[in-house]
Amino acid sequence: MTVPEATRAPRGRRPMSDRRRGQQRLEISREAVRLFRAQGLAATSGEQIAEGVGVSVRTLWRYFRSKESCVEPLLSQSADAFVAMLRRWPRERSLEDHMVADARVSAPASPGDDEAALAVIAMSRTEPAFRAIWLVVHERTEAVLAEVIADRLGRAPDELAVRVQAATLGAALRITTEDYAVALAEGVAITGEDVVARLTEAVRAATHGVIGEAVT
Amino acid sequence: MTVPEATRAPRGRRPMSDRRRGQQRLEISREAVRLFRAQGLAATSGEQIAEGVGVSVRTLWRYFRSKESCVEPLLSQSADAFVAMLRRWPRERSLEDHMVADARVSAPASPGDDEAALAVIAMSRTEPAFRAIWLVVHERTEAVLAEVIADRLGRAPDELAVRVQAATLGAALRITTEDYAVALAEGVAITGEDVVARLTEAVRAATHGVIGEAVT
DNA sequence: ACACTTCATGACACTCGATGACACCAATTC
DNA sequence: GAATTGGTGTCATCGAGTGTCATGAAGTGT
Repeated sequence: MTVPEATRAPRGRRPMSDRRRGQQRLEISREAVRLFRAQGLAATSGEQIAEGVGVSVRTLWRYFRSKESCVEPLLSQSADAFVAMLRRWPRERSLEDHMVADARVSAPASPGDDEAALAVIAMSRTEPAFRAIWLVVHERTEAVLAEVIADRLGRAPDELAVRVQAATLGAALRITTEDYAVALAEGVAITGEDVVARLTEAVRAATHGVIGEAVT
Repeated sequence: MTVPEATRAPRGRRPMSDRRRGQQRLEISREAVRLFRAQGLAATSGEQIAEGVGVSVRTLWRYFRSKESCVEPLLSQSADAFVAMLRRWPRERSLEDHMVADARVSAPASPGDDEAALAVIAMSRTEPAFRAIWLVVHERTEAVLAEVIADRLGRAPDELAVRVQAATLGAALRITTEDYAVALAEGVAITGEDVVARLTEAVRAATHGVIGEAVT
């Protein structure tokens, strides 16, 4: 049993806030991806990344456990934005309508970041290390998909059927995203409407219309 | 136009057959996974793996480009066995019946290998490098799924609907496999019938009964 | 039987990603 | 200002992975 101590003010320098730390990681991530896109993964050294950001190499390794994982914050940021969009999906709307409507309201945090993330996804076709990170980041969103689906079907998120539906939907989203990334990398012009249309089609095909429509 | 040369017998020592090379890779894979399970990935060095197999470190790196990828042959072997089972699936049988019947006929190549593969899959929850390899191996089976489904539905394997069904079925299989792997890793006793039952349920949930039943 | 060719493996040196240990500086409390 | 705590830089070192050459095994031609 511990007596509720009067919380003394901490003595020394305060730890970096998670927010600040995340910003720092994101900044490193931007520089790393810039170099990876320009020179490729193998040709980019940790030293270059550190120098580009303006920190020592040792500090770089304190923020990231490997140079490949430097791409993670950028990928996560885009994935989180997508997930947040899904969380705002009202039951009475179809996915297509919601995505179109939502795109008008929510502005992207940093316009170049999404493009950079997609470039990494395109590179992940030939870079196994990138592929590992992308797949893991994407997989984290599957839990959210399960929540969204559970809500729309009126069932529990941990039910096998719901999880399978989430995995299915996730696969459709992943394939669509990768197609988009590749098209972008190859210079094919694609509009926002195209993406929404392809996404809708994939979701419908994957779930037989169980997910994606408005819940009546 | 090339004149059909008399195919002279090749001069020196013949290259190692793919079969032999595959055997060698599999042997290394077994030893690597044994060490990974015992000590973890980080604590296992390439030198240890090489020594355990009885080859030089240099040779190890000729067979595998990274120590993580040493697990690939074991995973592939299990995946291939599963795919082969699916290929033997007669149209007039349900998946459940076929799996039960097939388990009696076909004996596993190496009994410990499947268990080792499942252990790697369980470890892939916390080891991103393993996760990427497992997902890639699994993804390769999706093409076969498409063929099997196309046959049962009487459609072409490259039709969008068939491919999406294959992806869906693949997601169901993956989740079931991972659940099984985790249960095994945690020491929960699971019978073959349990696995078949869960698999059947997952397939039914994923495909809404379109796949899995006997074709009438 | 002997020379010649080709491939697999081992041995050595080397690069570079990554970590541990320690010192230094900045921020904050008493 | 002294004491304390956290972030960062420097140096030494480990270990993964590669380039290169020497050696031996396995084959062919004469």
